[in-house]
Amino acid sequence: MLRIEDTDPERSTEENVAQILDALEWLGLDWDEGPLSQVERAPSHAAALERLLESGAAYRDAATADDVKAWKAEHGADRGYRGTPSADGTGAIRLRVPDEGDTVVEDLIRGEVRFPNRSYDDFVIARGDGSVLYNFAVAVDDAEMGITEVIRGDDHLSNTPKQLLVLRALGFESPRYAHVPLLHGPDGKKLSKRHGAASVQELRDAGYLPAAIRNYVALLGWGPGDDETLLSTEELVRRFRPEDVGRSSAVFDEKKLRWMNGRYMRELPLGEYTAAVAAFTGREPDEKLGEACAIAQEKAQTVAEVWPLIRFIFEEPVEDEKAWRKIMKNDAGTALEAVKEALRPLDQFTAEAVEGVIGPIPERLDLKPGKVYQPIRVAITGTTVSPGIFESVAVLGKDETIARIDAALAKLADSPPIPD
RNA sequence: GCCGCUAUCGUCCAGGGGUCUAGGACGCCGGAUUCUCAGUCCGGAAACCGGGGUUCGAAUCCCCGUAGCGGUACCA
Repeated sequence: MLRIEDTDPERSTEENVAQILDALEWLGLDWDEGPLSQVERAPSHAAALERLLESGAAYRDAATADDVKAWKAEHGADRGYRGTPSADGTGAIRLRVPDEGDTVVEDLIRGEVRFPNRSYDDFVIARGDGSVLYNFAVAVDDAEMGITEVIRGDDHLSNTPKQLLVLRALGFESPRYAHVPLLHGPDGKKLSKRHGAASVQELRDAGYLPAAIRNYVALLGWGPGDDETLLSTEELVRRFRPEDVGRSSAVFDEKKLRWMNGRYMRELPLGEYTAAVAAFTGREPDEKLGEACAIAQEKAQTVAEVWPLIRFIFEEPVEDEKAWRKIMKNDAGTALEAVKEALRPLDQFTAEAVEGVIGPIPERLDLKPGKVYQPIRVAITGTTVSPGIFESVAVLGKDETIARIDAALAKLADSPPIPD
């Protein structure tokens, strides 16, 4: 059963839930749909509160934050606040915390963690108006929903004794806990919590594949024991054990995710690859897109990087004066003429055929290969970067390639090449 | 301040008393692949937070310190 705990207080519960479920679905993570815990779910909370008040396990206390501070100044900083029931029955509701002993959390990852009761305040479980607070609400909900395992961020470890105390006071059994280390950004700042789902959205927008994200994230705070890095989701599921999770927080390293994503991209069957690119760009996954993807697959690290590499097949060459000036000089015109003439008689316009006729040109003209290939690249794409030149020409097609070379030649005639 | 957690290359993960002259991955640097970029292949630099113990022996166990993080709300 999924319970969404860390939500963005700026948004409504519905928005939070929708965003998180959406992220989970995209990531391909299963969850059992069940009731979601909400602090607003008052009825059973009120009943539990009543029980606690009646048994004396909790009491109303009118003390303000300043009063608590003053109390501590008097009794010592390591001493938890102990209040006195207000005479008029007003004020926040506090749970009585024992003075002796420890509340121990049996954590699957951290082992036995002891918290001295005397240093915990009689903490507030409900406001003066009766609305309940988080540590009370989760504890009651866990019990009522029959939660048996709680896996959550490390930042809740020191909240756990409070929840345990509530559970105990109510006579409920406690779930088993596993507190996993938090994730930090490269800047060292916390990256999880309210940015958790937003981050998934960002990774999705950046063109990462769900499978790569699953693999990468699994390796944060956990290792398979041997030195395997690329693990299929099946393998992850088989080998992952919560008790093997490390205890220290990890820094999210996008460089490594990029590398890993590239590996997954290259291993994707062309059909799936094309579908991913289609979904990302909002195009139809037709045959042309498939051909384009085929020549870009070895080069892109993310889905987002594919389109810039193949857009020249679908759109006019981009305007890039810098690239033009860098490449279109000296013998570029001569080379382009030769290429055009070599291409013209071709019937079978495949990458192999194109290579067959263009390949010998550098030697014939006594030019370095780059002096021939780069002008072609700039002529058909407008840029100096593209998939392999023979493949690019082949997929663009004979007529379009020649038309673009002609256009380049015309522009060259207007503004003659600058010699080095 | 108090309570708690954590501490191995820049980053992630191994190693949990001798096999550690500390292993793998990303990144970085160098070389190769003489069409760009990317990819791929080969090579290299790079770490046990500090101090005390325990022990024949400590990266590994204990203590102290330091640092980082979390909690300390009538937030979640």
